[in-house]
Amino acid sequence: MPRTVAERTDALPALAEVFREHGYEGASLSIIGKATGLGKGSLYHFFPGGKEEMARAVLAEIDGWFESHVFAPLREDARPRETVAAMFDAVETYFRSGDRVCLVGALALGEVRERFGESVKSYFERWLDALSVALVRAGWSGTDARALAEEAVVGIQGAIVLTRALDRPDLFQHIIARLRERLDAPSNGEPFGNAS
Amino acid sequence: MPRTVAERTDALPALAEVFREHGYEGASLSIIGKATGLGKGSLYHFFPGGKEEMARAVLAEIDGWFESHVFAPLREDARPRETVAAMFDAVETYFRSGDRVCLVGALALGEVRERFGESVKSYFERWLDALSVALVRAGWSGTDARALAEEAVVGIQGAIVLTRALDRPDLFQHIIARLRERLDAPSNGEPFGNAS
DNA sequence: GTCTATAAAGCGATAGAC
DNA sequence: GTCTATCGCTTTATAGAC
Repeated sequence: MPRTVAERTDALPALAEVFREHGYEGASLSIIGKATGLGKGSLYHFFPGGKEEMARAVLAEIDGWFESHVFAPLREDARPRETVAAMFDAVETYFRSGDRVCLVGALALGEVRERFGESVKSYFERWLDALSVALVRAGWSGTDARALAEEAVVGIQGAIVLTRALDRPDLFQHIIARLRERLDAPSNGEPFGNAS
Repeated sequence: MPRTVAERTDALPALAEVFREHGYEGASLSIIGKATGLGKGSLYHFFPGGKEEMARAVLAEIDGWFESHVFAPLREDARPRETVAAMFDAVETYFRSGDRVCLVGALALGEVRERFGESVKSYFERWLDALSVALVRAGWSGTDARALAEEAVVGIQGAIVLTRALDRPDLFQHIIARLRERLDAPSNGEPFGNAS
């Protein structure tokens, strides 16, 4: 851990954890200062826009990570089954089996929708679109691919809520495992009833 | 709307909406005062424990509503398919097609887990247990009933997150409709792969 | 039971020394 | 780039009049 933070990028991981743990309103500058090891002077040097700019920087970092590690491969890679499997791997690792909150999802539920609404919306839209593309490439119909993509992202977000509520990481892994099976291959039969 | 609030119960609906919209930390006493029409004097008269007591009262009210309108019927009513259908009806109405946040779920994600953790845990445990009981009574195996109950509650919570993120109430209704089908009857075939 | 006034603390943000 | 001191404001909570 560097005593001196050379770039604001270096502060983003700790910053992200603070926002995840305390939410936007609950993340006070004193908590942020302790978590990052930075005084207010340094914080405002790196983030002249204050807390809101810090949150936007964190959101952008999270978005960039998912874009390059998850969304882009789903959209562009020619091996859809591998990238879907890699998506679930990434989700299990990233959210630490539901122990770590999805900040984007938390902001969607939370207090400050209109402030970060556009970023939140774009994140989930691109996730759904990219996953749909991969599923179509894997052989699902467009309609089924959409429905399954929604089911997967909904399942992941819901699993985080329930896992934290019940404090049961095994539940998270169980739900992810079930989603893996269901998205695996269209040849296993029609997914369910009328996917209108 | 009564000018004078006779009991603290009368203030709970407005109070609940404030906590849902702003979260626990974001719900300031001035916002609460405006929403309830009560001054600080009255608020502390009804809730000597301050904001935390207000939130606990709201949680207890929500819990009581679900317990009597949803959980108890699922557990005790002899017509499981009807009570499961009624649960989905209640969910669609109560959460206003995903426009209204589940406060219990939001607290689970949010800032103050250790403060309300026990209430949150109990709420979701009783929901899962009650739904499992009804599904077993409807003919599902114990294992499948558990898995489907988890899937339903996870789906509902995830649907709220995604619906608010994308601002698409139709998505909420679509997901609920799919869950309805899947929980409807075991005679429609095995639910999916290995529900271990 | 409701009000106003007020206390004490914490908040986000700024300024200026170094 | 980091620090301390400080500003102005809002916060939760209390006190006391009515």
